[in-house]
Amino acid sequence: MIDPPHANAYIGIMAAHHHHEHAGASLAHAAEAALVGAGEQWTDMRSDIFAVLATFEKPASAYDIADLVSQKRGKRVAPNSVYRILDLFVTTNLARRVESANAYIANSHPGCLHDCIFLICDSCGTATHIDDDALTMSVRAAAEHAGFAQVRPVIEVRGKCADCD
Amino acid sequence: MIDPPHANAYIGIMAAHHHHEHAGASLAHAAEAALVGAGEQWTDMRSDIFAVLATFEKPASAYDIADLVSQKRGKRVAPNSVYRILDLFVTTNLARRVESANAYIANSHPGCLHDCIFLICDSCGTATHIDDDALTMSVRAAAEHAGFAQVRPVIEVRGKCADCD
DNA sequence: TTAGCGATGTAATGTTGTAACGTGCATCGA
DNA sequence: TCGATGCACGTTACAACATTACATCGCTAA
Repeated sequence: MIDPPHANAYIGIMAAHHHHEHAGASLAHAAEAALVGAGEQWTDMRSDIFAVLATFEKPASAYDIADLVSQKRGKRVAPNSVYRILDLFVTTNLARRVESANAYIANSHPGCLHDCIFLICDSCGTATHIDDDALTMSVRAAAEHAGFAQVRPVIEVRGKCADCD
Repeated sequence: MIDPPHANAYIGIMAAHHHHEHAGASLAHAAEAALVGAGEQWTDMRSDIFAVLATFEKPASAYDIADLVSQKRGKRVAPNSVYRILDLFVTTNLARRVESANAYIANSHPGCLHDCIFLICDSCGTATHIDDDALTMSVRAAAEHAGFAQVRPVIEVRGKCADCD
């Protein structure tokens, strides 16, 4: 049985945990540090793709990114290449895949490892995220209780954001 | 001939809530009742698609279903028709879409309205589900706290199931 | 009868994701 | 210096998933 630590869990959002929320150049720099720290290279291509990804407020598809990076470089970049690098970003925690949108979003605090909860607005498409470790740990616990191992929670909420409501 | 789907679905977490877990013909009848109760028709096509969907233990893609229904009817059924009916099933709670698998799964207790938590094994692909209303309500609460309305939680956990572990 | 409507069929197309294989380039030890 | 190795990235093709527009069929209410 699972004890119910999740009652009122949202009240505790971001209480115990201090983030460095990055933006712009600072975010790119943090991303570079994280990737290098993971033993990977920070190439021009990766830098461009991360930069483009980070400009989006909404989850961006690999094809969106491919188009913009192609413009930026004045040379076609195939979606394929973008996928490879996005996969790398996801495994190194520089970006997240938003499953319910088939799209990707930059992690605004790479280096911090969380199970994020994404809120995606069905009207305007913007995504925000919550980190609520009590809640995500409860989900992990429930899955492990059911015999699952190496769990990777996917917690997303579709709905209408405050602006579109 | 229909295998009992979800015969061993995990139902342990729910304490206050008693389910009727259906299987086989019983499930089909429950589905029919639910659809008719929603003011929709229970046609041969819908019946066939539901029957096929219910034979799967893993989330089934619209194309998987289209193939099997085509066989069963001896006539090609286009994916498009399958999507239409799956969408109907999802909106009437006869089936669920598994976002992280781009696939669908029959609801083994139509008529009961829940936010399901799906556990999907990355090795064998089987999906089980948990109903933990305390947990899903916490997720809803967190989203509403962030200003979201008309929320629809998507909670899925990828991992290795007990058999594949 | 016929106009309307809901369900399904048909065809085409759009979007997302992977596989297979090639090329260029940096590094490193012989 | 030379080849061997490994990695990043390019190119092509294709597989998988999803939607759009419009046609047809059968039922039923006017």
